[in-house]
Amino acid sequence: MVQSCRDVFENVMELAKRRGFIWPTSECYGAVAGFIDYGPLGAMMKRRVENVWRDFYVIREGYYEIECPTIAQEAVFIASGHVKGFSDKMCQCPHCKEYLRADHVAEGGNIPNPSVMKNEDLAVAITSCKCPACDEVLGNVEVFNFNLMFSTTIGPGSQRTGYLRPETAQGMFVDFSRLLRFYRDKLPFGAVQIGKSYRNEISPRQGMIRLREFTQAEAEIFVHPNEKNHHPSFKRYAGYRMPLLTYIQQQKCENAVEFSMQEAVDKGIIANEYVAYYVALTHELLVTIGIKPERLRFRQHLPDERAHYATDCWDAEVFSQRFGWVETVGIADRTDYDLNAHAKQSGTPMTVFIQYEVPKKTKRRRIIPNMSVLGKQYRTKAKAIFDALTTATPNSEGADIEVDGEKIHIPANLFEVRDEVIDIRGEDIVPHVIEPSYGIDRMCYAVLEQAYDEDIADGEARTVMHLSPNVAPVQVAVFPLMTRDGLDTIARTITRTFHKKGILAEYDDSGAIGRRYRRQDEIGTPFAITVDYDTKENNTVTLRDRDSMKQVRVAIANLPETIGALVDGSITFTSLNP
RNA sequence: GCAUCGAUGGUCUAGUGGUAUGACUUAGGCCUUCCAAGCCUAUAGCCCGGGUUCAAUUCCCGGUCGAUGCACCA
Repeated sequence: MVQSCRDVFENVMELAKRRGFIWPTSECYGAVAGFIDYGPLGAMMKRRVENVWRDFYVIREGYYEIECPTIAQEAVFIASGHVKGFSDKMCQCPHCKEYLRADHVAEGGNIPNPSVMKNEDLAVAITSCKCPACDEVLGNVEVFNFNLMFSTTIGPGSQRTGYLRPETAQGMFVDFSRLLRFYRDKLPFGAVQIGKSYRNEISPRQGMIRLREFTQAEAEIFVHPNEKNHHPSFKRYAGYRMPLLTYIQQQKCENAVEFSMQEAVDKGIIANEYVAYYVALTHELLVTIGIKPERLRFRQHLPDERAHYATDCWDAEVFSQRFGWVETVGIADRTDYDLNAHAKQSGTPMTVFIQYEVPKKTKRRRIIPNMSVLGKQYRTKAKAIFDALTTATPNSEGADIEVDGEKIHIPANLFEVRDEVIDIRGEDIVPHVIEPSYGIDRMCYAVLEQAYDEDIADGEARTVMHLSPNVAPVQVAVFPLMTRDGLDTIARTITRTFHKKGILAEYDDSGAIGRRYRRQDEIGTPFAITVDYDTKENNTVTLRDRDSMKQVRVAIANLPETIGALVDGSITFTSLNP
């Protein structure tokens, strides 16, 4: 491997820009920080990454995809906590004009609990604090909330406040009742969503890593709280091993230790089977799209680092040569936080009725007042007396109750005490939610950075993207060795055959054959087919492997099947005996 | 958001108070029987706004974007 004196980030972003993977947005007007455009190859690659994700979550796990609006009404985010909790208390230093976190300033001035103070009180409290930037005493400042959500109005006349969603997750929560019906009232079930989310970052940096508009792929898996240690398919990953960096190791500054998922759950390192299952699934998914296992680790959130809703959270972090360990996937146990919050805010119960295997017999005492007598006797008080009686503890004489501070004796003949045994057939429970949340853009960046390589081919430097065939934008290139003697016609026919099979093949007859190979190497096309003079003799072509640059002859008739199998990974190039 | 530095064809770059160098790429042609060969031709550029000046890509100011540091990053 030849190391350039330039940073991999610069090399890969230059290539991405030049070849149409990633562009600065609306460049003709000047780009805007925090937004990017995916060019033709980038959009195709991103779609393929999303489709690998769908293979895992939708097809294999059976969690159907839904699609909700990117704008939602204010109530949704009041319930989710984002209106209140997704903002920072800020102020501006009147001397140096620096924007400061007001609560941080207060902490520096030893003011207790600044985060729970009202803005006005906090403003008063920090008047005597010094600006950490210019060291002047702040004096009178205004404390305001900077909310990371983009806000807008719905309809004319600004009647309703709307927000661009800061995560796709809330869609699955607000649709909970519909989803529950769809899955025929049974736990566990899951729903997923791939889509745009928006956060008005104060200072987005680092290219594709921190965007103001980004694509998330999130799964919300609803599970019985007592069943979190019984994932139905846990066996699949029980023996799956990977390095885990627990919060305890982080506190001791120790390195990650390898565990199997079974061990991790047994030893209480990962909270439950569900979280462990998706930690392992995520590992497999990321490796499938081309992340090298040695540049992948799972890090547990520190207790004070977790979001307001999570009890346990593991981040899949991918190592970037430029940015270090980058959080790419978060797998959180959100408990019943979200469903409770939406149930409370909306007034719609978000529970599942769980039937007992055997109905529970329960003794119950019911007090049935004789209202035909009590009603006439107490008139307007009758309703309150009825309510009080049902919870009273009567004796043989009758019941003593209290209504509006007045003690009333109800004789025993005015009500009936009925002791009965009833069947309790089940209970309403609020499911817990396991949430794997993927940052698609970060995955795409990691894939690009790790694929980038410069090697030496036949004494010449070669730039090659070692993209995994399942995410490479163009799957196969087709070249005629010469643009004559009918070779080009054969090559075009082969290209069309691929297209009919849904394989993205690119025909190219421009320039020397070597140049054409290199062009495809640079955009990560894994395979190239060349039609040569032997083709006319025996109907075979050469199939060239991008990484090894080796070739093997394949019959034209077998091409779509062979390429299809190579792309989906069911065979390898080496198995063709090059 | 503050500070420092930067911005020249698609990419990388030279250079300048009088409209710009070279390479690669791309397109067309010649040649060529498997890894960026050669030859001819063509296309294409001084980030945006204001100021100073006869004249600004160049100097000054402001902005945008990018890199770095600080702050921020549920």
